[in-house]
Amino acid sequence: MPKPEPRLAADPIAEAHRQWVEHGWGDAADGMAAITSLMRAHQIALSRVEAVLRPFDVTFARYEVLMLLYLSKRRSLPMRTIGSRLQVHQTSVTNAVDRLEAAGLVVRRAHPTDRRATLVELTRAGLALAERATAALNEQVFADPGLSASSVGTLVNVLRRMRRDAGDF
Amino acid sequence: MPKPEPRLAADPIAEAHRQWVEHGWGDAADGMAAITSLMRAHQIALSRVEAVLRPFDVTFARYEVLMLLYLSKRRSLPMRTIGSRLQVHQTSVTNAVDRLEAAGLVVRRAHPTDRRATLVELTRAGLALAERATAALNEQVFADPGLSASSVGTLVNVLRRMRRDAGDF
DNA sequence: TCAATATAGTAGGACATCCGACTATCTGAT
DNA sequence: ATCAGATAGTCGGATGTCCTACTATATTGA
Repeated sequence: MPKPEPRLAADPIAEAHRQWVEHGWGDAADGMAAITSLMRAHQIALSRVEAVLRPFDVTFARYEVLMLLYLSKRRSLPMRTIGSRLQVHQTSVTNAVDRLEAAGLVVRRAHPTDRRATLVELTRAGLALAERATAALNEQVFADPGLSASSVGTLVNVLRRMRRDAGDF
Repeated sequence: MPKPEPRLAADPIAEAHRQWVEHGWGDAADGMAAITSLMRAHQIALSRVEAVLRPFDVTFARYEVLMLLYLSKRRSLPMRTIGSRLQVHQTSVTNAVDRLEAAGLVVRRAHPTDRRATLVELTRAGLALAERATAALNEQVFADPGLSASSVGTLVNVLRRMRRDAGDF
């Protein structure tokens, strides 16, 4: 006799929402579900992206740095600018650039006019890797992000306001 | 004369989308924007949540474990179940429970019938903290998650399908 | 009954993120 | 011109997540 298919539990977030209401927290239940959904969706998306990037020996954090440089006019930016654009702490930039530099994908250069600052410049290898990794990501994740085309648009619109309210732009 | 307000840059994700199209990656631009928006929105939400939880000396990861126990019938669950419900790796559960136990919020107990398994049980202190932290989160974050009520619903619906496709339920 | 396989947890390591502290350098106000 | 305050980066530490072992215990099938 075949083992009975393991019955998948109900949507855990819907379940949590129900419990929130039961506990008298109904006015916060929707918000809890929204935030929790965001956390889980992020985890899913990050996992897919990291899987595609793994063969290139870069993480998404480092890929983002590479692309920021790739898309910049001079293929070079100050550390500080990288942190601001990516909305991460300076020390995270230091960490990412350390690893990218060790892999030969970027180099640190002196800033011509501000001796406090450090410019990060994409190397030829970094440029090549940025292009190949982007091709892979575009094909394997971004072209089909796991949402319908209309949902993609809706999601971006909803989150744009959240980002604006948080001061991103 | 007041220092001129620092001109906020344009939406960085819209900017990235434009560059994607320029580089001939138009078919992946929307997906890139969606995934990137998700990453940033997660960062914003997590930051707000952690700020509220900090006074309670728990992180969101540990709070989730506490609430899972709090909402369970016996206020106790096997480690493995916690990992499955929260969709995180076993070792992450070990880590969170280690810290919760050190703080006196949970205790590990022997499983009555399976000697491989360990039950995690909420202590009285853990229960009290779960309630106080939830009250704070409900009031300060979930009741006003930074989105309109309709956006909240839309977001949850869009992400539900993404989670279902990923095999969450 | 017993060996092969599966499952529960833990240990150690790699990464990423944030925070606070510290150095070097730049800017602006007196 | 100087000195106080702001800014750029780095360092060390705490935390979370995942991965790969490795141990102990259950389950299953011959």
